[in-house]
Amino acid sequence: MSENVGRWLRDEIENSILSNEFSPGERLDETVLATRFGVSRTPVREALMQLDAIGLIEIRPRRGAIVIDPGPHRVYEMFEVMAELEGLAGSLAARRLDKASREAINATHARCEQSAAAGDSDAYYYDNEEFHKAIYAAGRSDFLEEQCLQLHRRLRPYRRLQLRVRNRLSTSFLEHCAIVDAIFAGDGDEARRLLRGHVGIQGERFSDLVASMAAR
Amino acid sequence: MSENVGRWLRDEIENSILSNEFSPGERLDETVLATRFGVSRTPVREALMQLDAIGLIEIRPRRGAIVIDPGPHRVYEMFEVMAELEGLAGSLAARRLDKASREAINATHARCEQSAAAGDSDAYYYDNEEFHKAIYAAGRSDFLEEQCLQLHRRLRPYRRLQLRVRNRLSTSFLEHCAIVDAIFAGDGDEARRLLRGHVGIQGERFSDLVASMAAR
DNA sequence: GTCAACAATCGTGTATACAAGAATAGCATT
DNA sequence: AATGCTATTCTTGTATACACGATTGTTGAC
Repeated sequence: MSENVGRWLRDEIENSILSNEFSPGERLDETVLATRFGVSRTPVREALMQLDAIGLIEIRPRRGAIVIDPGPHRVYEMFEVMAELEGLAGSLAARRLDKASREAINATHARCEQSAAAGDSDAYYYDNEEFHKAIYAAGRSDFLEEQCLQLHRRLRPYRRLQLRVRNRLSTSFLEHCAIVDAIFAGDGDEARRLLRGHVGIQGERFSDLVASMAAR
Repeated sequence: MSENVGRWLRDEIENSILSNEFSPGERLDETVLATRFGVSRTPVREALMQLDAIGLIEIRPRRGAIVIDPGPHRVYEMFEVMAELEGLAGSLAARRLDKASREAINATHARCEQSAAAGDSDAYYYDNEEFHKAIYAAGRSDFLEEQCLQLHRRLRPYRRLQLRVRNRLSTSFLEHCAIVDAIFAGDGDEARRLLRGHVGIQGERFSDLVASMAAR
């Protein structure tokens, strides 16, 4: 448990939303949550205010909080922004790469290779996350890294769904290879271009997303 | 006043921070704020939680809330991300431009021209804001628009300082012209490139920023 | 005179109480 | 039977009370 109940509840409820335990559109009753977690309504309300500020739920005055349903189109838009931010991170990483970042990227990249070779989609899911985080960090921009991490977190469930698509695993890893090459070569523009393509959802990948979202 | 005191307080305190009424590093005492606004501590706390989630203040458990001091380097990073997001908005606008957006951009652009010609830096400050907002809207991506507006809001005070720099007004307007041309010509890549340059803080503009921040 | 330990005070964190608006169900009227 | 009005209930919004940790000031020892 975190140092105060409010933050703990925020993380707890956030995870419940991201793991689809609370479905989009569902109403979050303060009293129910309070008894469920064995606390009073006060910290529950504080957690909800924060989630509202982040954009995970919507608090309609006097009418309670509901989990926001992004819908395929908005998720697409979020991936579009994510692609742009990751592209920037990649281009910065290419320019500013130092030894530690280079090793971190190499290490996570190697782990991705293993998971991809093994066809282990769950393992790849985690390793892929670490790989991308290594690139955020290599960009050496604290603000950008924070923005990337936050958006990455919100997109986590959809990312997971995407990996289930046929061949996506090996395709993804091949793209990683090219990205690593560009960054290590110091080619910021190429790294940016490749990352935009890697993260964004173009063409048939959008219908894959819609299908997987509908399947839940 | 908004529909509930918490939101009203959030906006009120947010404005006070952005207008530098509460200086960076300053401690925000819940009781003081409560008496100052004539309410109890409960809505004050809720407002503070939201501001913490947005990133304007930091709440250290059991040790109160302080206004975050971005510092020149972090402000630079924020402009860097802003430039990237605006670049995306511009490229989308170039591709998706419709009649209404075109007219909105033209109208705000014309107002910028007048303020720039008059050398009225305060008027230009407002018109410039509307111009950029018109581009966000023209991109037709709700999520991107929200992100742009949020970051734009946080950077507002620094943007204002920047306009005070010699010749910045006319330079800025000339850049606007090129941006409008690129968007109207449907050249997304060029619009992106120009907006990145227009918004980002390269070269001597960084030292201008540092100087103006120190001058406060 | 400086530093450390202890006590008092102050401020935050949580719970509970109360007020007020929104949803709902029941009754009456058409 | 359907619709509209009213009363009740339920939930949110705000205030207040209480508990606990942090900060600070004072006193004593070296």
